[in-house]
Order: sequence, then C-alpha cells, then structure tokens
Amino acid sequence: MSEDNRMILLDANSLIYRAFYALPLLKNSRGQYTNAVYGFMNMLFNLLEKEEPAYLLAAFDLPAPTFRHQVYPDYKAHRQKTPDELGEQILLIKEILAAMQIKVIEKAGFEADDIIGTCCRQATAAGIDSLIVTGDADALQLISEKVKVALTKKGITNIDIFDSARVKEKYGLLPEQIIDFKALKGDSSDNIPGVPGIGDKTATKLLQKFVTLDEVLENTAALPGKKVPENLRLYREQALLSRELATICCHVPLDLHLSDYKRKTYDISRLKEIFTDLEFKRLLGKITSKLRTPSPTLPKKESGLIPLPLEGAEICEENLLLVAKKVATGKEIYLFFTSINGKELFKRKDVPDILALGIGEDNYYINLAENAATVEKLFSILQGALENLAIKKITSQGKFLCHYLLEEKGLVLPANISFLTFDVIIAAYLLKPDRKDFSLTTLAKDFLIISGTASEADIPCSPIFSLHLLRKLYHLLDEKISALTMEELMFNLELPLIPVLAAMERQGVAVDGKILKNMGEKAKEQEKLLRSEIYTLAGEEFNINSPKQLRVILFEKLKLPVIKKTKTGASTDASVLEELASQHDIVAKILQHRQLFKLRTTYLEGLSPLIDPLTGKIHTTFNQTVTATGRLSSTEPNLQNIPIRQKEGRLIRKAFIPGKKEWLLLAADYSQIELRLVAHLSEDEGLRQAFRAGQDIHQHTAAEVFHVPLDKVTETMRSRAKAINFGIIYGMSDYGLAQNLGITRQEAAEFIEKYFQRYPGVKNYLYSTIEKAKENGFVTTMLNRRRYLPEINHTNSNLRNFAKRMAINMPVQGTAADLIKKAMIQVAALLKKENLKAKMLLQVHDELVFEVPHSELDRTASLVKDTMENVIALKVPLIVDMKYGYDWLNMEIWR
DNA sequence: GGGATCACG
DNA sequence: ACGTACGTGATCCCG
Repeated sequence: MSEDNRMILLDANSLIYRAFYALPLLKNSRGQYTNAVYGFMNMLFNLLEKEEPAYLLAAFDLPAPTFRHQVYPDYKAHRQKTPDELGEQILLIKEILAAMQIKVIEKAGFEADDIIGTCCRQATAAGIDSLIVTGDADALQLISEKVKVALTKKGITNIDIFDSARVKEKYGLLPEQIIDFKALKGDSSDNIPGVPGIGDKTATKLLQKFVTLDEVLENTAALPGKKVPENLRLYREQALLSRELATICCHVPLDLHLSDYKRKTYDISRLKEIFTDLEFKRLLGKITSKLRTPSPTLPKKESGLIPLPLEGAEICEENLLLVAKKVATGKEIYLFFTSINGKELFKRKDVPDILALGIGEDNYYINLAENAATVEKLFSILQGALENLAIKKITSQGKFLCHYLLEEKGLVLPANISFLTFDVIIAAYLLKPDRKDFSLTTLAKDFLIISGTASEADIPCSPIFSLHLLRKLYHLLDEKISALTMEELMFNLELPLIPVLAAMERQGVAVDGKILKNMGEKAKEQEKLLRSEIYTLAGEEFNINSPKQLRVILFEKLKLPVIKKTKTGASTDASVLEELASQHDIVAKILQHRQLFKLRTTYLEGLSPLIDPLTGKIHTTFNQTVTATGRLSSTEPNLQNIPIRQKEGRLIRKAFIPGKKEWLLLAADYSQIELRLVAHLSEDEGLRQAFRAGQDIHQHTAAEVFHVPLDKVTETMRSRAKAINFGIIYGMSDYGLAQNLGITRQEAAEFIEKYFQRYPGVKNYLYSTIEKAKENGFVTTMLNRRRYLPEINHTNSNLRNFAKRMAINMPVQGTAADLIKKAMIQVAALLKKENLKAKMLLQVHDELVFEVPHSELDRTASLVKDTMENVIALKVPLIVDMKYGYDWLNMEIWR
C-alpha cells in the first residue's frame, strides 16, 4: 500500500463506548471525567503513528431514530441512555477532533456504520485502501480486497486486523456472509431478533452448507432435526427483517468527496490548551515533540515582527553625554531592570544587576555593579527625566522601580501622581487577570511574533532584547487597553496605585517581637500538655499534624464515624472535628492543638524573622497582579490574614503597634461594602431602603425571610440571615447554605426561595449577570475591570457551575476592590496635600490601616472617612467605621 | 510539588 | 445525576 492511498475510518461512538467501559472513571483535578477521551485519543495517536493514513474521518451516531427504526420500531430498544459522564466526553472528543482538523461526519437517520460503509465505497471506487476501526463486529461485512477492519480487543489500544482470511479463520465464513449470520442468530445488543433457537454454532453450520440466508430458507426441508427447520419456517419473515436491520447501508446521501477526508495540520495551540486542561501529560508531550506541524495560530498573533539580532550600547563615560542629551530631548524612555541569575525583580529588597534603558528607538544598558561613578551620573540624568512629565516612562514592575530608585538611589519621585506612563505587567494583568506568569518572555510568547527564532522556546533574554519586547508590548497592550475601554482603570487606578503601594511597603508596620516571642513560648507549653493528653487518649504516640496518621487514630482505632471525605480519604478538618467532639474527649484536644500550632508556626514564630531588626518593622509585599477579581494580595508575610475572629488568635494583634511613640493606629473599614454593592447593582428596592434607613442588614434580612417584625428577630434568625447574605455574594447553592448552617438542604432551599421572594431585584440581577456572562464570555466591575469565564458555557456542569458562581462574585468583590484602590490613591494624595504626618500602612480588602500622631488623629480620621465614603456615589450610602488605639487589638470607636 | 488545613476579607 | 459558596497565602506532611 502506498502512503497516499490509505484511509482510516473511525466508528467513533463504538470506540468511545469501548474506551469508557474499559478504563476506570478517571477525572482531572477539576472534576471533568476524562477516561473515554484519554482512551480514545491514545488509541488514535497510536494508530496514526503506525498507519500514517492520507485520509481520515470519524463517523458518529446521532441520537435521532434511523431508517432501521422505521422498519422495526424496537431496533436497539434495550439500549440505555448514554451516561452523563460519557456524554460530556463525547462533546470534548469532538472538540479535539476539530482541533486536529479531522473530518467528523454524522447524519440524521443513519448510524456511524452506514456512513463508514458509504465512505468505504467511495474510497474503493477511487482505488484507495480503507481501514475501518471499530469495536463492533458488524463492520466485518464491509471487508473486501480494498477494505480491512480493525476490531478492538479487550480494552481499546489493542486491535485485531481482519481481512477475508482472518474472518474465515475466526468465524468460518466469508465477510459477505456476516449479514446473514447475524440475521439468523440475532443480536441482543441491537435488539435484532434473528431466529429463535439458532445461535452462533447453528448459524455458522447452516451458512457453511447453504452459503446464503435465502438458500437456507429455501432448503429447510433438507435439514435434520425438528426444532431448527420448524423455527426457520415459522420465523422466516423475522429472519428477513433481521437481515435488513443488520445490513449496513452504503448509500448514505453525504455530498462529500475524498478531498474532504484528506488529513490536515493540527491546531497545535488549541490542542495544547485542551490537553493541558485535561491533564494529559503524555499526549501533550506527543503533540509538542513529534507532531510539530506548522502551527496555524502563530500568524494570528498581533503586532509586528521583531528583527534579530538587535543593536545596543553599554553606557560608559564616553557616551554618557550623548545619553543625557537623548534623554532630555526624548519623548519616551523605557526602563527595565534585570538580574544576572534571571530571577524576577518585584520585592522591595530585590537586587538588580543591569538597567536596560531605551530612549526612543535607541538601546542602552549598564551594569549597575561596575563603574559606580558612571551609574551615579546616569541616575541623576534619570532624575531629571522622572520629574519631566512630558517624557513618557514605560516599564515593567513599576513598583520595584519605585523602591529601587527611592531607596537605593535616593531619587525624588513626583509625589502621588503616576510618574509612570505604562507598566506592561499591569496592562497584561488587566487584559488577562487569570494568568499566573507575567515575565517579559512569557508575555512576548503570548502577544508577539518573533522572527528569526526557531521556536517560541528560544526567545533570548538579553537586556537589549528585553527592551525590544518592552517597546513592542507597550504599543500592543496600550492599544488593547483602549480597545476594551480600560483606560480609566489602567491610567487613573492601577498605575497611580503603584507608588502608593510602594510607599506602604516601604513604610512597614511596627511589630513588637517580644510579645510574639512570649506568646509563642506559652503556646508551645500548652501544646506540649495537650500533646501528652492526646497520646494518652489515643493509647500511642503519633504525629497530630499528619492528617494521614490522625485518620488512622480517629477512624480506625477509635472507630469514630467518617463525616466527610477528601480526595485522599476521610477528612479531619475543623467542621468534622466539631461534629465529633461530643463522641470522644480526644477530639476537642486535637482541635485545640491544631489552633495553637497554627498560631505559633504561622504567626508567632512565622512573623518574627520578618521583623527588620534595625527598625522593628515588617514590610509586606502587596501584589497587584495576582487575583482574578482585582483585589490585592499580600505576601512575605501575608498581613491580610492576621487572626481576629477567635479570641485566642486575636491577641496576636497586640503585637502590631505604631512605628513611633505617642502615635496611634487608625483603622477604617467599609461597612458591608459588598452587600451595599449588591443593593446598588441590583437596584432592589427592599435592600436599598434597608441600607438607606441605616438598618442592621442581617436583622432586616432575617425579618423578611422569617416573616417576623424587626424586634422579634432572634440571634439564630439573624445569624442564618447573615449566612444567606454572604451566600448571595458567593453564588450559593442550597447545598452550600445547608452545609454552612448545619440544616437540611430542603430548609436551605426554602430560605433561598423566601429571600428571592423578598428581594426580587436581587434575583433578577443575579440571573441577568449570568446571562450576560454567557453571552460575552466575561463579567465586569463598575470600573470596567474584566474577568473572562471561558467555562460559563462548558458542557461539564461542574465547571459551568463554578463559572456561574465566579460570574456572580466577581463584579461584587471586584468593584469593592476598585473602590478601595481609588480611595487609597485619593487618601494618599490628600494626606500629602494637607501636610498630615499619618502614613497608610496596610490594606485588608475593605479596611485601611494607618499610623497617626496623637495630635492629628481627628483631622486624619475625618479626612480618611470622608474620602472613603465619597469615593463614588451609589444608590445606597457607603459607610466607613473608624477605630483607633495603641495597638491593633484594643481599638476604640472614633466618635 | 500537591494536598490538607486554616488564617483573613 | 452530579457536586457545590467567592477570593487569597503559609504551613505542614508526604511521595
């Protein structure tokens, strides 16, 4: 067989069913079932590697009735409905086939078999050899000189290739006798009746003797025995009908030509995307290594080509004057720091090795560790450029730039205005807030085409090349930001926030290490005591912090009931232990031990090494490009999760103090900002009026949902209403609410129903938010921040529901994030303008923490409160609660 | 390096 | 019939 003369025809449904039942019900980490997809793809890739066909097609069944149902309504009557776990995988396989550009054929009224028969006939007529791949032996009837059939053996990857000889060997019949064979013996899986009393053996014997069914029926008189000839006469019509049903139709009206089945190149990037999502590591390897065909997606990328090699000069005494002149007269400069070891520079104390400086189209770089004199002169040149707002400053990692210029170089930055024109990392984040990696090379791979590089992997990383990337990315991303009308968000929110965050990080928050140390030692002693009590109760020693070992003790040794399961076994989390506490004394002690251990390791001991020994302060890093919703995050350490909810943990806040004696901490937090935003966004009358009237919102909700007057709301009712209110923001389900409240699902469903009855505007809003998300593929905040939700229309209901909840939550959480960021920028500017000494230290999502001199408390507090409350005009009032104190634990309400 | 757990909003 | 509240980060365990 010549290579150009082979066609492979896949009986897709049959193969997928085989794969599904042959493999355990695998899932990826997101809960998408993958076993059938995996089995099918594995088989397919093996086959393609071995056979290398020039033509390829996949035939599918449709659920609709076929012509066979018309002649015999009971055809395939016993078939069960496709299980959902399989149905969703069939859709996925179709997506993959589309990415592989493999022709998929389905036709109402016909089965995959018929399509295959028809295409085989076409191929044979054109002199092309066909190989049918299927799990169904019916196809054997199609075998000819030009047609072979690959039948899957147990499992799916092993196949048995049948030609005439092999059929003879296995069945003792010719391929064309297979139809009559089935007509006689019947087929229970297709509900083809056949002739009663005739099975494999008799059917074979009869056909060997008489060759065809017609001849068998003609010659019943000549047959020995009683039952067989009698049944053949009695069920003659049934046998003929069975033959009709078993015959594959080779004349399906398809209007397709051979060229339609010709193999094409794969859409590699799409395939990668799908396989990555499904976590098919081996297959991913296959498509990226062996099957690297020219990717059709590459040319789709935007922006121009980047020429290689690139030119650039090292800055030295000789060209310094020239550089100074260019900077002074330039329209835009590009600033990019790199480190020799290739590490990302984003923390305040990171150390850069090289500064790459682009002036217009010219490239320069300087090694910061060599030639200190030149470096110093260069930075004084840059000082001038920074102050000159007519010169655009384009960078990546603008916050690091702020830190470095201010702390290491002592430059003076224009106060509280965005002296930065553009930060490509921030822009890329706004365009794709889900992405995790914002390195320049990664952005380049995603957004740019680079000519002269063999593959995406070989993007060089020299400072000069980085400058080129920065330049290209700036122009491209700037356009994209405008195209999505995110200019306001980019230029008036995220960019001006950069120096504000830098200042907060630099300021740091003072922490009393002695307090932490004392508490840590006490915690250790208590743990020791608890530990020995736990060992006694358990009757042995084990690692209490190992969920695995704890499981053995609780559920095997002590035979406590399993309440909840995780991926790896029985869960031992706090909710489970609380439920088990009444059954064994050990449980409460484990809970207590956990709590102490957590507090000690994460906070009491975890924070200490991060206190600067010289200043007694902790300097966190606020990450501006981490969350999918627009919030900040805080790392090394995370100062946004310092304990407060429980009294034991809360005491840690005693250690957080003002940086100067006689100063105070001032905390300002938005009251119920997310629910107020729900009220505003939904325009629900009831919710709006409750906020306008200044009511306790949970109490109000309780009165509505439980249908009692405000003054008859009990504590239980209020706390339940609170959970419902939270649930609204999270896109709750009845199950989730039930879990949270420890009530039945039915009760939870009733509460939700009641809630929506009382707040119909909210119900409407939630619904239309999801509808918009489905239509657009993304949701937005009030300041037009976006989050894409590609899975909002996914076939997997699990993924789809996740996306729905994200769709509900993001506009609320994200708008709150937008607003507090806006307030931070304004507050920082006003403190400066009013010459107040107060410093902003922390942001905890809906709260800002300042340190302030005693004497300026009132002025500062009223400025902060006023600014925060008026950051935007909503249809409900925004309220900020103010507290102050000598530490972060004991705070008094301001006014 | 991923899972379990738990700290926060 | 399924699995389930949104968004984070740090720590420990374990393969």
